Amino acid sequence: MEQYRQECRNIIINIITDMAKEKGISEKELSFDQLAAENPPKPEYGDIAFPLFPFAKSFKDAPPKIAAAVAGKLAEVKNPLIEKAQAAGPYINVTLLRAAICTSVIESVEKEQERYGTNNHLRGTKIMLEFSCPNTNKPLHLGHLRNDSLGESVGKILKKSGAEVLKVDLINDRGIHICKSMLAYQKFGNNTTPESEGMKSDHFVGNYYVKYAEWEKKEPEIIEQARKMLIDWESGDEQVRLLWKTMNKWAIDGVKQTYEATGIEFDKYYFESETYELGRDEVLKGLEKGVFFKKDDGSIWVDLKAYDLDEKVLLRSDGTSLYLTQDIGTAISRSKDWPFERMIYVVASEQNYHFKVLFLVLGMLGYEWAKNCYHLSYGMVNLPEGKMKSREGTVVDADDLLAELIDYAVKEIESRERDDDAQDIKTISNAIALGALNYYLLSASPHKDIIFDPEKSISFNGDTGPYLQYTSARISSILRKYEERKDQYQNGKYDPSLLTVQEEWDIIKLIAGFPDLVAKAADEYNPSLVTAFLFELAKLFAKYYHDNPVLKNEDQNLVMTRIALLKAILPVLKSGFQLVGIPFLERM
RNA sequence: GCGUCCAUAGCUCAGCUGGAUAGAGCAACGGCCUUCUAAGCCGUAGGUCGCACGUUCGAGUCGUGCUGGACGCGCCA
Repeated sequence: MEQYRQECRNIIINIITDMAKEKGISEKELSFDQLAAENPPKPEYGDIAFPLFPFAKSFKDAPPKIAAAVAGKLAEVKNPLIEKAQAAGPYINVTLLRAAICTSVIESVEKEQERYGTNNHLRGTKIMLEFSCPNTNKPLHLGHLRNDSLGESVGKILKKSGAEVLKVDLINDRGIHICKSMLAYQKFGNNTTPESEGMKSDHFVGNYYVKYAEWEKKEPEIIEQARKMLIDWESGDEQVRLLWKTMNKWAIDGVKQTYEATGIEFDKYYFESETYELGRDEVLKGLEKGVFFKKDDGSIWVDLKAYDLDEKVLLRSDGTSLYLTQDIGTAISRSKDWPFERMIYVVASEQNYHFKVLFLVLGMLGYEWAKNCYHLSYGMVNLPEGKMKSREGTVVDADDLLAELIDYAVKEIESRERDDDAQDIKTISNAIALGALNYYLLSASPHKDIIFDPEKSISFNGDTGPYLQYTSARISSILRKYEERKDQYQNGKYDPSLLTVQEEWDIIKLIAGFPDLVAKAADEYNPSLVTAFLFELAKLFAKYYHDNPVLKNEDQNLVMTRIALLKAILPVLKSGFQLVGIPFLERM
């Protein structure tokens, strides 16, 4: 679509330039950079609108008069794109010639199929993308689901825009919080295992973290035991390491099961237990170079007052690492492993300050690429009752939520009594649950806080993933019926001049803009542009096919033409679905 | 106290580089299944775009101030 806009815009620029010459106005006075190509508010106005306010000054004339003059000249221009151009007040509205554009759009989708939307916006750019980053002391919760959903989707959008993407996860497998669940297991575990208890392994570990919290409430002094365990861990105590390995494996295995269930994949895993020492070395090097400074108690600090921030500790007085220390190490080892042109961290907004500091520190250590690091900050996920609080047990567990969604989908399917169409209830309800979840989590702008209402997310009416799946299943159904009765239409021929319904044209224009939209979503790291696009396309189609039969037409040419349109819509939906994690369903 | 972000219909959210009467979905009310899946379609109602100034021919959109909210400012992660 953008190409058509640009072409029309150039024609108008030429006309205005000529008009200015006649009036002896110099070209410098014309503010073409302000000439916008917009969408008219109503379809009857045409397809592209140009407000002419910016030229009022140089022409010393009213915008409506200028518009009328330009429209007059535009009418004389012969262009295969333009059907007509009219002045409406201060605007020039251009109506495009439909048939050629329809054919061109339909042909490019036919050629590219589900690859449609692929663009060269970021061609060849190496982008490392970090997301999820679970702790190994408890299972994933709703907050992780937003993170995972966003990371996975942004990765796909970047790839579709030509980038080379490496998705990495950082397993937070080290620290005092890990020792807490280990301690509780030592005390209460009785050598049970996830297998012996028949429990998903990360939930099993999580239970001991909860048990620890209860325990500490009664006996606050046990925190000392946890601290000692961390020291033992750092010094490599065999027993502690063994228990750590065992429980880590349980936690990670369980998390990976959730990844698989939700369609999350990584190219590479990093473990904090393997990178935190490198961070410490880097900080010490920085100290030698005089970038950082040491306080009397031996702790090492960075002074960020020059950047309007405060001082920040990088290494404890006892020499042990902090969160920031490990992130420094991780970042550096990554740039060595896979030299990237961009590094994106998908992490909640509560860590905005952390990343500001991290990038500054990396820059101070002399790493040029620090300026190419970006914190994709996303808002908190709250519940209708308020904030999720682990202490109050209001944290929504990821696996539980998914199970709840699937359960609801099963009930919905059964209540419809359409088991002929929806044979495999399990697969379909799984797909619906995932579609509902991903669509809900991605349809808000990333940086905004969202309220996750479990009740609403599993409602399948309106602006939801299941609605999109339903619409695409309907298209599939029509195409299936067409294939079955193909013989009846063998005399029909595709004829773009038959695409006269407004919705048909709106659909074509929408589809034409999809590659640009994907590129923009890649620029903004914003999947909600894609979800909004999909909803608009699905809604347009739903309205269209409700009023306009595809197969039930006397005119076989019309049937063939509309089938061609449907064959262009479906791959675009599928393509968009892939980008935002909505499973496509042939039937539902 | 300081910093970052947010504020649009009863609720959840869109609103592209400022441009023609501010848009969806849900909830409410009223229609539409002998017709390609009613998880659908159509219609009605609902808004001083938090408040006040300012910039501009033009502000939901940009700037300043204020109010309200979220998050952060740990030798936690």
